[in-house]
Formats: sequence, structure tokens, C-alpha cells
Amino acid sequence: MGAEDDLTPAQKTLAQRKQAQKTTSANGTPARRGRKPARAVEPDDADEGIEASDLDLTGLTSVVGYTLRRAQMAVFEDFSARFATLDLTPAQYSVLLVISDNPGRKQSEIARVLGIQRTNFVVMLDQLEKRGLAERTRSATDARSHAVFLTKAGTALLGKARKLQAAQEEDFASLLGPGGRDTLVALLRKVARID
Amino acid sequence: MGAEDDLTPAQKTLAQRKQAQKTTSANGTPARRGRKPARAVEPDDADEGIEASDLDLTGLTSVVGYTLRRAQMAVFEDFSARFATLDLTPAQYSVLLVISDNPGRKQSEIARVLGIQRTNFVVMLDQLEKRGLAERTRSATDARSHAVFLTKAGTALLGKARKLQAAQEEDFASLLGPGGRDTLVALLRKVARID
DNA sequence: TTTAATTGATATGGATCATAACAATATTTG
DNA sequence: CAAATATTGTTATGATCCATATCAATTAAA
Repeated sequence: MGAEDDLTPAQKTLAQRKQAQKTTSANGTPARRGRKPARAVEPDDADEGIEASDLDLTGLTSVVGYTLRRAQMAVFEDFSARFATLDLTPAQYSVLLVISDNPGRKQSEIARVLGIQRTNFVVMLDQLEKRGLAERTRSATDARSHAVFLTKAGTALLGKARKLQAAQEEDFASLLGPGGRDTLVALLRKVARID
Repeated sequence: MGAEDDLTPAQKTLAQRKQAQKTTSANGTPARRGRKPARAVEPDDADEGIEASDLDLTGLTSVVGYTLRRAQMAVFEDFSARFATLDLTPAQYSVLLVISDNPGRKQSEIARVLGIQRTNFVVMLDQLEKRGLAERTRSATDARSHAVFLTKAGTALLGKARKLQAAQEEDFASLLGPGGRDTLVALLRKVARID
């Protein structure tokens, strides 16, 4: 827990630096999606107020909640930067992934495992469907439910996304050391009580 | 990264169960603050749709971003449940902590180290000041800035909050094992690029 | 001294998330 | 079977969170 976001200009992620140019030159305006990726790309305002960090933060930097929050923000931004060219938010990526691994499931099922309110999931799916990435089909057995699938385009995009995501994991591995990444995931799963 | 929040009814945190009654019997209506603490307390709807998790989530459960997100949500909820009686959000707690460790600093400084936009921090401080927990003082050296301090009440409340927070850390320690918690914090700091 | 930067503040829009209500359909049960 | 209840997808709506633009007062820089 802790503050809101954070990330001073100094705390740019690897990927952001790497893709800085790429992102800008990609196309005119990639039809921004979701919250603007914070400051994935911006006029070099580096070191400007980076200092002033003579403030005492020791009360927070050893707190699980705070570091968790900060890490999540950092990873989110890194993800957004990497996925900018695909115009996919983390949430959208997770939806495509789950649909891909569970084709034909009901809307509500997909939403629930991801912890998305089915009411809000409607809009998410609308967007993915509008982009031709996913599609709803009326279930033959239950006229109420919609079976959800990825389109070919959706599968193709997910393929690219998977590669970007794999690259991110590799960067984590090299940042945290060999077993560091695995250890982190294991600890996080315990905290999140997943599985 | 992953979905939105999550947390099926099965995934309650220790603290939430512990404080369930406490929270409800605390007082009439503790003047809710911030987003409702999800489902810290609720009519026992335990096991209801817990199943249906025959869905394949293997594509996500090994992803740093996703587990990070889930962990953050879980910890946030746990925190909210513990701090319900104090009516403090994680963000507010972090603000009080930083002010306490850095009394007399400018508004903008406090905000910046926490990654809060100074524009949004104005409102946060307004609330804390309205509750008599913090106060602004005109700086003698710079008529523009406000020096921020905790009031006695603020210091007192922070004292209680620190204890609750310490308890949470201890629960993490017992959940993750002796060095588990420390390892987690260390890994998260690297990921967040803190320090 | 004129210009630029900082500080606190207000207003506003976007994105996220939760809840209420509803129509269509399915299931339960009396 | 008929009536009551539950599920599914949907729309609408409000709250919170976060970012940007703008502004007045004040200070610092040119």
C-alpha cells in the first residue's frame, strides 16, 4: 500500500528507454487506449526535481504494501510502454490470454476468474469485439449466455503480445537474478493466495 | 499484469476474518473514507461461485505482472480491513508517515516523494486537516509554500496505525516464512527501483 | 526590472470500479 | 405444470482516482 503511483523521472524502466523512439515513430496516433501510459515517452525532462529526495522514506521502504504498490506501478508502466504498439492494456492482455486458454466459455466465467465485474466486462468485450479481436456466440445450450472466442486477428495479436510479455519476464529474470524471478512469483502467489 | 481486482470469496485475508466483528461493532457509521473496503465485512456469502475455477489460468499465474497485481489487491484489502476502525486509507497512512518523518516540509515535497500530483495532494491534505490530523503553516522564508506538520491527534492516530501496520508485517512474516518477507521486500524494491 | 519558475489551488475530463435495475432465459419448487 | 427464484448479459449511474490545464501569488533568474 502506500502512496499513489510514483516513479520519479529517474525511475524509468528499461523497456521504456529501449522503446522510446519506437513508440513515437510507430504511427501517427495509436488510438490511445486506457490510461495514458503515464510517461512512457516524453520530452526529456529527466532530472529536474529528482533531488529533494533528501526526505526520509525509511518508514515506508521496508513495508510490503508500499513496495508492492510501487513495484506494481513500475511494472504497469513498463508493460504499457512495451504494449503501446499493440495498443493493449494489461487488463486486455489478460482477457485475451484467458479467452485463448478457455475458448467458448461464458462471458461471466471469463470475467469472474479475472475478478472483473461482469457488468464492466461487457464494455471491455465490446471494445475487443469492435477491434475484431474477440467475438461472442450465442450458446446453443443456454440462450442466456454468450460463448466467447478469439478471432484469428485476436489470436495473432495475442501471439505478438505473448512474445513481448515473455521479453518482460526475461528482463525480470536478468534484473532479479536466476531464481529471483521465480522466488518473487512464488512469494506473490502466497500473498495473493492464488492457487 | 493482470486483471482488475479479484479475490473470490474464498480468498479472504486473515485480518479480515479476525476483525470482521470488530469492524461492524466499532461504531454506527465510521464516516466511510475512500473506496469502500471492497468486502471486508459482508453477509457470509462464502463458497458460492468459488468453483467454476476449472478455468485454465496457467497462462497468467506465472506472470510477474499478474501476480503482482493480485498480491497488491489482496494486501490493499487486508490493509483496508485492518485500518477500518481508524478510517485511514493506505495512501493516507503513507502521507501521515512521511509527514511525521519529515515535519515542516513543503506540501509539494511530501507529495512528490509519494508520487502524488501536488494538485491532487491539495485535496488529500484538506481532508487530513479537516480531521485535525495535519496542519499547514505558512513558511517564514517562502511565502508561497506551506510547511506541513502532524497535529497531536495526527501523531496519536499514526501511533495506532503503526501498530496495526506492524501487525500486518508480522503476518506476512509468518505467512512467507522467516526471511520470506525480507526477500519479498528486497525483490520488490529492485522491481520498483526504489533506493 | 522584466522574465521565468515555483507553489498552492481550482476546475475538469478520463479511467476504473461498484451498484442498481432490467429483460430474457433457465432452474427450482410447491 | 405453474409460480417463484436465479442466472446472464446489459445499460445507466455515481464514486474514486489520476492527470492536465490554468491561475494568482510569490520568488528566483536574466
